Amino acid sequence: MFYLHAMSEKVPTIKEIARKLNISISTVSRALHDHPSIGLRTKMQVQKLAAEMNYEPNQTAIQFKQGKTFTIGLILPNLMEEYFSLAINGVEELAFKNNYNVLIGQSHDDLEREKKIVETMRKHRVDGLLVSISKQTGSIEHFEQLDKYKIPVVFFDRVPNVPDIHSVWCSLYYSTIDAVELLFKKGHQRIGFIQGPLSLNIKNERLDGYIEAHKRNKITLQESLIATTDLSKESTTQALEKLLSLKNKPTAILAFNDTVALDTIQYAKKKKMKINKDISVVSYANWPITTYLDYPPIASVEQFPYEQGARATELLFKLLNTKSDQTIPYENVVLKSELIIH
Amino acid sequence: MFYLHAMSEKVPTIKEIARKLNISISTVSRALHDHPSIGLRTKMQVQKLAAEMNYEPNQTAIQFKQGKTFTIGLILPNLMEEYFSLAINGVEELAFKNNYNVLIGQSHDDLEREKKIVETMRKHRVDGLLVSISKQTGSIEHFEQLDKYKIPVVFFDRVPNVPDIHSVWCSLYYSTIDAVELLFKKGHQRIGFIQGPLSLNIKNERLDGYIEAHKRNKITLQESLIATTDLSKESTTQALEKLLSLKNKPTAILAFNDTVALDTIQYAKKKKMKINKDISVVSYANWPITTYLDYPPIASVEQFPYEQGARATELLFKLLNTKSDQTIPYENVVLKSELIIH
DNA sequence: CTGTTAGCGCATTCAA
DNA sequence: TTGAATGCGCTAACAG
Repeated sequence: MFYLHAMSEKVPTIKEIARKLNISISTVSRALHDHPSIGLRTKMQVQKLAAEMNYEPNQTAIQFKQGKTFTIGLILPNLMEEYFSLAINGVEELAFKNNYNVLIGQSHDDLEREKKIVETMRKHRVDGLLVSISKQTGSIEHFEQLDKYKIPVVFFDRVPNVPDIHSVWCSLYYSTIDAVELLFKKGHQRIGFIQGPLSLNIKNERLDGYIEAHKRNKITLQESLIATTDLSKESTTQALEKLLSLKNKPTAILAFNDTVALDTIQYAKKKKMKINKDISVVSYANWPITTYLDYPPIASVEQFPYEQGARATELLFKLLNTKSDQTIPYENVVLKSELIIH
Repeated sequence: MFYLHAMSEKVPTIKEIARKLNISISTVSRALHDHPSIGLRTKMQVQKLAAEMNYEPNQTAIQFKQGKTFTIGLILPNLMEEYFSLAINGVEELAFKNNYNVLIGQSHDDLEREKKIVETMRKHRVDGLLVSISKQTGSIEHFEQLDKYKIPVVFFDRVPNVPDIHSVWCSLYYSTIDAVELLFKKGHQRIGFIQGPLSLNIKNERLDGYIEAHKRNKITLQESLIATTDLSKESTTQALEKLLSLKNKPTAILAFNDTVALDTIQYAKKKKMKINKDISVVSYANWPITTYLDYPPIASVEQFPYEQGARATELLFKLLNTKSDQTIPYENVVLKSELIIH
């Protein structure tokens, strides 16, 4: 049961402490901060009383005074994908340890919304920003603008393909090669590739790896084996229909992510195809849930979202702790993905 | 490419505007706020210059001055469950519209962590708090404490079972009755119930509904048909083993949630049981993903997490907009769940 | 309609 | 080692 606002005493300030002790507020302030030039006696006295009064510094005052909010903004496409939830965990964990708060915003893959979130966060004077950009994000002007306000930005996971930014991402190139080669080794010659929406600014490492694997294995790559989905079920179905109507049907599919993989598998089953016999699927992990399926993808590329979030936060803190007169070289951390065979 | 901090001019303040226009800062302040007693001419002048200078009020100053942060804290068990992500969307949407920010914290179902998050948020002077409590949360002292700081709290979804709180939750009672009766109608006589961890403070409406359905249909309830899981796969498996080793095995299972349902189905399949023949499963929705399964639960109880989040936020704003001298009656919004038959 | 002033809580510079 | 004084940017009470 709550106290009904009855005994709502005023929140204590250093001023009160000073008055009660008949000393100056600056002395109190110093005592509370273990300032070197302070008498041990006074210090103890102050700290004791402060504790008794349940004194707590007013963060908003400190924020105002210091021009820092001890808050970082985290902008993500969405929270629905377990993938991003894991990334948040990485961010939150580190922020928590450093006594920072995390302000969260979802762009829902909408550029206008992303811009608005950036504005809101800037106005809220976040100390720094972590961003995984929306699919629609072509230019990054709305982020560059933050430089004027000395708000550092670290991009992670979905990183814009432009120079001179700080970023943390997970390279999919080599794992994609591994994935495609795994399929080759299993005897597949025609591997369909369902790629995701083509954003202007995100590297298409899946495609690059797909191409390279063909090159390395001296297998002619047929453009007709590449289809595109906007990630909706309908679009994925269409892409798949296109691939399966080819004279030389693919016997395996490299799917953009687990969502696409599941839609693929579902569709294939509806068409009475035998999974892992008529068609095999390899994918990029965003759903740990695939273990519950009867026919999960035979392998997937793990992208370590938690790790990415943590590393990005680390980098951001590094930037935050850099004196503003120092020049900071742009740092781009590249993690390596791993092919997990199920 | 970023501007390399070169042209970092100072962020403009009303003071600058006042100086440039040779008027007082209060006039500027009023002009910017469309204060009634202000000359149209001056107002236009000020607003024009402010726009030119890209003036933006310093939020931290306003927060400090007003004693408000325009931020609400959102404490959840975790973000991993799609269920909670949906709830967040409901919160974020409304907060966004009201120009509020959302500070997020995950308790990971750990009481100590929940307490620490409450502290952090209090120190950060959030204006209000939305909470879905952890499984370990027995007493709510750490929330009651916030009353001293005039920080209103609205509990939602996982609501503590105590009087005199504001809350929004979704009643599972009637849908549970519906679910069990659906199974009865399909000819099942023995329905196992795998309940979740028994928290001291959360109502066990599933159990109540389960019992009531039996009563209404004059079917003797056997206690042996009730098992408990801590939600881990091992624990669910144990619970299921217990139920399936009964002389009178259940032919259907009411599972605590989709996770439990999936583990149940997986285990049953491993034991060569035919899903929907030897055993049927009904569950509480937390994973929209079940549509990808070959044998999803035959029905599930929808709890409208988005709606809950939105309503809780609405209620919180109502509290925030209440003058502190008014007494606020405790409000408990109860939504109704719905049985979705697949 | 506009200007002057005070003050929110704190850190910090300057004096003592 | 301590105190007095200043100011961060803004709002609002008060005075003209």
